[in-house]
Amino acid sequence: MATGRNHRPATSRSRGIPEATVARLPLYLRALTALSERSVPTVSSEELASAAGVNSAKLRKDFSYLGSYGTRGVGYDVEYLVYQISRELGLTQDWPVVIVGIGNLGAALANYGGFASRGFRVAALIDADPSLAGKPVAGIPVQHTDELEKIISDNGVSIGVIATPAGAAQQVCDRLVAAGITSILNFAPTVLSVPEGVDVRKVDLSIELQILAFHEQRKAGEEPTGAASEADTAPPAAPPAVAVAKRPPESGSDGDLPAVMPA
Amino acid sequence: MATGRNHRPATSRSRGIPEATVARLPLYLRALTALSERSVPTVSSEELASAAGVNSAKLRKDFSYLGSYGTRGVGYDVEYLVYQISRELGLTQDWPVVIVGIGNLGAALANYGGFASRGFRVAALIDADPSLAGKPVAGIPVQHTDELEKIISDNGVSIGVIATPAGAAQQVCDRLVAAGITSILNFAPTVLSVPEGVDVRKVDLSIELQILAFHEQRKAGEEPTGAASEADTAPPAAPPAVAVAKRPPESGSDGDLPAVMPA
DNA sequence: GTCTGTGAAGGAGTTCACAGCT
DNA sequence: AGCTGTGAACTCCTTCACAGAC
Repeated sequence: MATGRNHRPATSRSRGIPEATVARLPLYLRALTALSERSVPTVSSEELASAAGVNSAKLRKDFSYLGSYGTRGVGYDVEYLVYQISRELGLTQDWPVVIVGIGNLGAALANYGGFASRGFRVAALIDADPSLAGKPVAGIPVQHTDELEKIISDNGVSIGVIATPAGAAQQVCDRLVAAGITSILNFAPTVLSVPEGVDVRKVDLSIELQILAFHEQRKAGEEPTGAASEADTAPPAAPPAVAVAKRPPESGSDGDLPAVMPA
Repeated sequence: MATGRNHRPATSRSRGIPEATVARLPLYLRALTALSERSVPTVSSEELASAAGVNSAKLRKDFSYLGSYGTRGVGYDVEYLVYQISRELGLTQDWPVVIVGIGNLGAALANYGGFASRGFRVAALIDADPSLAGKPVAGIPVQHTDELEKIISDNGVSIGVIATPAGAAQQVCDRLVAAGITSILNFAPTVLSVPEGVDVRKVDLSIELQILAFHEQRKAGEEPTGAASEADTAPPAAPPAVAVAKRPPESGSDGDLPAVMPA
């Protein structure tokens, strides 16, 4: 999963919904929406689970945290569940969102159909490049960073998306938070530090690939050759302390940006 | 985290590295690379942990799975750790990657600097739109979907990135798998079904926002007003079975695409 | 004295398996 | 008979706290 976690330690006594369950609700919602469009009236936990890519026990347990909206011997009413999950996720209200950093990625996000169809509305696009100002992207004119605070308070925005290069992210984050934003979706490959009470979720494209590479590597070393590479079994058990790096230290600047700032 | 999990049930007896640890290795690697560029020779678990956004106990435990490369009383040698983690993740080798679907998102991915700086190399960009064929994106000419199988086998590609609209994703996935791809990073909002042995990781933009909205909603209903909205406390405890949806069923097609296919 | 490495305790999430309702 | 709802077992992950190496 492409996700950085960052949330209250779940210590609060609240008899709330487990994080893992919350993270799956959007999956269920998507599957249910598809069923709804096909006018399917009810689903069993088995059917819905397979459409959402989970197993049915998990799904039933998840729904039990929401209050158990099914009927034994029958299944779940599709429309009713769509409503309940939407409400639980807060999607029955309108969430204005600002996107900061309108490079390729920012533009992709602005064009993303999945936002509008849920409760999200792109309230503004913001970029530091003055030459972008006024240009429409996905039908919305880009505004300059100078306007950031005004845009946020005028529109009552509480969710911000950061799609800037890594170097600008913390600074943008600070301004968003100061302006009143309390939830941030961060696409820049940086760890953002935020005050208590602000939620950050992270999507990091290269991390996901690295995780895939890890598993891919394992596959390669499994069946085919008996000749395991030196890396496969146990690491050089001796803790070498002052050891030297065996590899050219990957010099050259990292250039670790998500998409591009307009050149 | 924006991540769909999908991996072998971890039942295999292997004394392997826990998934949760693998998912953090890229974070450590990023922080270490930054230290390396500043020529910092060693770090303590505390310092590195805070740079990576985790706590130090977790970090030490994680490293203990790799074989404990630190020195008590001192810390970790930065260069050496960079090497060990890179090796563990399989980044000391070259991973050719194809990106299918060159809309805004595909273009953003092609331009993404974080790939090249790790072991990844964009071997080809593929799109179904003939009018895109030959046009360079991020310096790489887009090729037509017809070439997909040939590209993959010619370049020995084992990792594919799907950035097409949802409707095309499963079909593209099937072709990728048939052509020999064994790891897929999926940006399309669909559950892909793949045969045993193929890894899929999912990044879903709208899911992340929905999770934020959930928490945002909670915040709103916490301190400020004592007047809790009807949604806040317990759900309508009665399991209404045949209940009617209380909300207009969000009609209108979902339009659930990630970025755009070239119009 | 400092900081790592790691057993042991604790907590979160998943799966099992069956009781209970329709 | 069929399918949900859920305690209980189990597995995975995190945190604690301190022994051990420098």
